[in-house]
Amino acid sequence: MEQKVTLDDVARLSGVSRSAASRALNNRPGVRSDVRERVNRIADHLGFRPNRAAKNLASGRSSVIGFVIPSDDLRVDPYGAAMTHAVGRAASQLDLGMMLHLAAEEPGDTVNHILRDGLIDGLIISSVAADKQWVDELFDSALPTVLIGTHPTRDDVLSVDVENTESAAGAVTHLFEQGCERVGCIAGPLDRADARARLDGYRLAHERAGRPVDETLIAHGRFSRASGLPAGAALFEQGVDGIFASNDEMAVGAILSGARSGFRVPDDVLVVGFDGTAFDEVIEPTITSVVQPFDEIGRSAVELL
Amino acid sequence: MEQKVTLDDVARLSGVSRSAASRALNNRPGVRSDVRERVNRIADHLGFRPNRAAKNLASGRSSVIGFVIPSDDLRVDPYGAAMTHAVGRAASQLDLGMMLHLAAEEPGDTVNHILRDGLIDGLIISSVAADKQWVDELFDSALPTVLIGTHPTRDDVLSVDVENTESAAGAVTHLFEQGCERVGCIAGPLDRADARARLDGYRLAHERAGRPVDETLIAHGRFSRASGLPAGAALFEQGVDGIFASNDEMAVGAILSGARSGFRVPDDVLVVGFDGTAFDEVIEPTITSVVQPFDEIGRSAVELL
DNA sequence: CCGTAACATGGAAGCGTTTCCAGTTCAAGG
DNA sequence: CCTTGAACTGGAAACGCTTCCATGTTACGG
Repeated sequence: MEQKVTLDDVARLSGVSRSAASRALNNRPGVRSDVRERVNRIADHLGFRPNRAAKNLASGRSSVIGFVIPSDDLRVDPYGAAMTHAVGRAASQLDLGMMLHLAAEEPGDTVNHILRDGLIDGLIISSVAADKQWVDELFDSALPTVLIGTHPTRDDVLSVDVENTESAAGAVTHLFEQGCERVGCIAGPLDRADARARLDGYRLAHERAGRPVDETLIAHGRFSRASGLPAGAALFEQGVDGIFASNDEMAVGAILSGARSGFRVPDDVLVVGFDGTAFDEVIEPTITSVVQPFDEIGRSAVELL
Repeated sequence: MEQKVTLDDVARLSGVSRSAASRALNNRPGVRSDVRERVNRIADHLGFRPNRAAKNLASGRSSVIGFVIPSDDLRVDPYGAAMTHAVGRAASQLDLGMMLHLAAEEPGDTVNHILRDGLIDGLIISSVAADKQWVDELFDSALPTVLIGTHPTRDDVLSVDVENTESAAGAVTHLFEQGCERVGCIAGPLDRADARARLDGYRLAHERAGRPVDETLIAHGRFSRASGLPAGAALFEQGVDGIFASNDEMAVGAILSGARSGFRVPDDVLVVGFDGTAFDEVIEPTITSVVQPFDEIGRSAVELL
């Protein structure tokens, strides 16, 4: 009695045809309201679960979207987790399933293969070094696809993104306003558009404040917490009194590195990050952060499909 | 030419019947080898992608597994991300798809509903406060299900887990060996079996070392980084020279909190965590950590299905 | 050279839905 | 009381694949 309730059963017991039952259960017009109600009652009395596979096959739709994220982005950076979470939530609110695809480094074959097999109605690709070939292949496929982030070269793709440059500039300006004189920057990997944009923001803030950029105060990381340590150490050595990190994890890494030598945050050095993944709740200012509206981004992306 | 290649086309162009073509493509016996080869060649020359929905419907299998993780575990704790990542990877290595289900706080209806709809061959549930009702409902369903973590009450469920107590004890013992006299503990939420087990390990280590447990050195967190801050602050105030945190995030939080007042790690205080999520690469000892073999866990779980 | 078993083959029946289409019902207007 | 059309209804054809089964086919030993 658990598994084998088909639409036929429901229809028979309700004394109507399959077609009518189908219409009734899917809130489609063409059924008298008392019939509709009876069918529904019987259906969930029987514990009827429409078989997805059959539904997909017949209707051509699957109510499942795919979410692609580079393997490392999920493992190394809470940003990836937050984004995955947001998209998943958005999807389930719209009553959609979500298939998770980890994009490996290898060529597109795997990815491509997995993605196209028709189980999926649409695709969301998370911010990546989006010049990978497989990204373009996906965009050129028949699947509706939206990108979270910026595509470095194409502008014919649907995407949702945040204002990286302005936000970063704002963060750095904030440090100036707090009285920082020497503000260091931990940049992300410059093959990523968002990382570049945030570094631009750092420069922009200096320009606006009429201060020269001291290139020795720009350290480089890879958006991972670990990479924030040496970057932070380098900046502390340069004697900064403020640090703008291109993401929260590197900010954390920087502070962790400072903790080795006893730098006090925020007393000795002010640190701001980017993403808002440092803490899941409001914390006394240890790190300030530009927070990304993950939920909103996720929702927009899903709705765009 | 992109979407509409069906098995029929392949069969016709190969000059065989659908049945033969199907057998050929699925490496099933009953096809002469030259025929099999020809069919395969034609198939990928045509760019044939078998329609999953149809396949599912006809075969009753879907080659998709579900992964359930509490919403917050994914968002707040890299452990969740790491586990998701591991399971996803393991699945794709076995040529399986993975659907991600975020378990919300609300009652099982949503979850249950989503899970049962037949699109899934098996289910993996990640370590949770596993006494939730929906967990049991899932285990009692017809779906093969395995738990990552420990079920607090049942022992009739398939599960894969790590040795929490012993590992934690080892970590604390390590601190003793490094010369720590006052080792504090940041415990996780005690409604979770793993958190309890790790706290037990902390106690066990004291017992083995013949030292009394100072209950004032036990702080409580919720496995989140943010919750590690106040916990860490409390311990620093108590004057500890070693901290065992039940997971890496709280360890990070503790150090972050120490950085406010200039505590140096590891010079003033030694910190060990649990999970191995603090850094994605080897770092000079700032945090030591009991690392979980995520990949292995993921693989075992998937293979168990 | 025939009988027979082993294997290769194609036909056809599903799998559980949706959806098109023609037929039926029913109420209101003439 | 009959028309007319709107609203409902059930039959049946897809959807694209797997799989059972009854045929052909082949190759072997007798």
